[in-house]
Amino acid sequence: MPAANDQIKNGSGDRISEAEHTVMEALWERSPLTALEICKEVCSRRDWSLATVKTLLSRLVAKNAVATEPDGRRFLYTPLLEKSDYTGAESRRLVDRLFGGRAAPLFAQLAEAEALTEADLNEMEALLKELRK
Amino acid sequence: MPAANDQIKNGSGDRISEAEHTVMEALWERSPLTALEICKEVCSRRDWSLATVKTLLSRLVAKNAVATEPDGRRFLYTPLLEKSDYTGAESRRLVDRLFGGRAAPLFAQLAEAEALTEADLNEMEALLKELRK
DNA sequence: GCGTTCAGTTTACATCTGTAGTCATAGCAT
DNA sequence: ATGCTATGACTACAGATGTAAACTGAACGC
Repeated sequence: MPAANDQIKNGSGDRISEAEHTVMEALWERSPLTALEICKEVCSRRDWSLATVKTLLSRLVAKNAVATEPDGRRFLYTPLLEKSDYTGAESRRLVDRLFGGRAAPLFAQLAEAEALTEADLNEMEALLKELRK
Repeated sequence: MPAANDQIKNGSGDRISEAEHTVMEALWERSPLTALEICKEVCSRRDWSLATVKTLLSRLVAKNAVATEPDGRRFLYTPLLEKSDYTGAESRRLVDRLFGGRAAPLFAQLAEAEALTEADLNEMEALLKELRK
């Protein structure tokens, strides 16, 4: 195989931490945004200062998870990492780590913890039917 | 309410880290075990030294996740935190954090990532039927 | 009894994370 | 032109985590 693909998978090198994920959520919701705008979205909810958001943004840029585009003196931030890629990878990690890669036990677990709503059941039923087509 | 219950929930105070979880797995598999026995189980798989296992065990004891019982000069370790409690809490955390507490999108995600085996589908179908009884 | 050895305890240390303050600088207003 | 101000970059720092070596005390062999 060519050596070219020891590039880290899917464009994002490192893992996104929990705090960083909060920032990503804001950007997935709407983008591009400035640091201040992001702060407006998340600072109160998480009780953060603007400085914190700035730090998290730098780290996300370093991790190649968001792109910057200059806009006058400031930056506009856009997500590079896609939400579904992130949630997919995280979900998978959990299933692998806790349930040996099997999804059914996870489902059982959530059922036991009463974490499944009626709506969940309906949607999952539909999904199952769909997958079985 | 009496002040007695500001004891941290469910007996386990702090979170269990990923490395610590590996040790817990060994103990959930079979217990009680000595540190050396645990190392036999996990050291090669994770490329750890015995010292590392010892450290993780101390931390788990500090976190009240495992109990020690003296056995001559050494200790026998037994899990205090139950596996289902751990997997339940972790699963829930993920669902809350990534999918706003809804389980259905998680399964959609796993389906999309082709992380659902035929067996998973069967089991989940059965479970759904059961929950719907 | 006395040293060797084994096993838990202490200490170590680099990295990651959460959280934020300080610095420098480029525009903007006057 | 010049100082104010907004904004990214750099610095800080405590706590968690991963990983492990050094220390210490007790049990076991002889």
